[in-house]
Amino acid sequence: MSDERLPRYQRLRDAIAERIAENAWRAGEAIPTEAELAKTHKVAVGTVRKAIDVLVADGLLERQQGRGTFVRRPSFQNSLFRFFRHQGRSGEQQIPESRILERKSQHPIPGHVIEALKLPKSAKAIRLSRLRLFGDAPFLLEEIWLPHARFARLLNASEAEIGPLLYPAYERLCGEIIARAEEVLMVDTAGERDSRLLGVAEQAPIVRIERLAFGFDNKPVEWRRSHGLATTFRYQVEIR
Amino acid sequence: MSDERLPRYQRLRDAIAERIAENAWRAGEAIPTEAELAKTHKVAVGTVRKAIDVLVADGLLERQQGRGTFVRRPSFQNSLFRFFRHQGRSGEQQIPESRILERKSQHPIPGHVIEALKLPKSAKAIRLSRLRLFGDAPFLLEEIWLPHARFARLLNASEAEIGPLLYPAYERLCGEIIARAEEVLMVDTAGERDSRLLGVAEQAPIVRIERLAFGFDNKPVEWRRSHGLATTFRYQVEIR
DNA sequence: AAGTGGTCTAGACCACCCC
DNA sequence: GGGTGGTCTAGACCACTTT
Repeated sequence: MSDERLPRYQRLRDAIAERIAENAWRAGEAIPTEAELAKTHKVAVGTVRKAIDVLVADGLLERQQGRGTFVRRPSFQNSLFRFFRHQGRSGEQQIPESRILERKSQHPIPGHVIEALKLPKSAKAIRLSRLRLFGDAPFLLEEIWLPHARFARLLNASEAEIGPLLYPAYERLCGEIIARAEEVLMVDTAGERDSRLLGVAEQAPIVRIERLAFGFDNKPVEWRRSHGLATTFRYQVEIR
Repeated sequence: MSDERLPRYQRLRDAIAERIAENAWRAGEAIPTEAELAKTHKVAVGTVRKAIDVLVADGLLERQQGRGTFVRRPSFQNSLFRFFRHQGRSGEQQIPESRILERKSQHPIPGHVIEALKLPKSAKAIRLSRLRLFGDAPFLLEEIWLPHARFARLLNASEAEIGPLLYPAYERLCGEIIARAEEVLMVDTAGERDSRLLGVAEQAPIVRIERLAFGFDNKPVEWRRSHGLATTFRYQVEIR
């Protein structure tokens, strides 16, 4: 598959990345040891280390001395989930309740979704609409789009099967793992629907978050637009 | 100087970084060859390469096959500009104008700044206040705190010397390089000062961004609070 | 004690740059 | 052709985790 003229460690890096992309080595699990990889690929251990170095830098793998090298499970608890002030000032995070308002296959699909997910124009897509609450207090209204082909089983699952977090449900029900995401944040004003469901005045400031999530194969998998209560909004990132 | 128990490549990395910091090897110039460094430091070439690998990843050095390894000339575009996350409408990032409103040494320092920068209570700090504009349109008001000891030269430099971007100025004038940052975003309402300088109504929604920036030694170096115009605000992140 | 990744060595040959 | 960094090898020993 890989170009014969490339350095061995790059070909090995591609080979490992491919195994991860096709889910042969699953997130959270250890990949073969460096010695094994060296043997099966007929290279020196130093070359294996160099290949793994690159994948660690890219965030696909994680080393643990004495234990092994693991496929990194992107922790969205940490990064995507620290939005709101409700949860304690430091580490502890409670998962908010989730109420699915709509869930159906839809066609045609809005142009910006087709574009973001790189779908053919004729494709079908699933549209989810979801409200998230702490106790009785709604704080986030989400509109989620998924390619029908890969997520069909989501339409038949019960709301209990899906649970309060979607990404684990994608993995459990559809075998799709989210590896990374890009988000854009902006401030907007509440429309009629926002006002009604989030319980704020129309024209009140809200936060709009648009997210495009990717799989390990680097293809877009989910597009999401969330409207959040501005008053309790808090977003935390690390920049490198 | 360096801890005897640390791995050799780390001690070597520190030694090289020190030569650069004290300007013994100047920006744009080549450092000694890998073979020479191996000889003078009595280590194998592989160990030298590993030390240099780290410094290249950190952005202090740059390799050029067949020519040598060079001290990186501080580059506006790549290194520090990535922290600027507020995009113009178009999506491309142009450098906004910068107008420094205040610049002085201050004591005492607010508690949250002392805490964030981990300063002793008796320490002095520099406080900068800055307005950023596109053309004549202000969009961001910043309050910046720096440890006096390491940034004293910033007080005497002319505004032209500092230029439109602070992080390159830190590097140029004070030898301090910013490696990463943590940011927290929230929505707030404009106070009197925000209203006057940003040209919005009082109580209008604004975005508040608090940033703590770290050096390569992983110690906090700068604390910054920015107030941004909510209407044109856009914040883009990649999450892994 | 056995197995894993982390450090380090000493050498080989290759690809590229410059004289 | 001589010097530079880039790739690769084969082995040694260390630090850490698990059994």
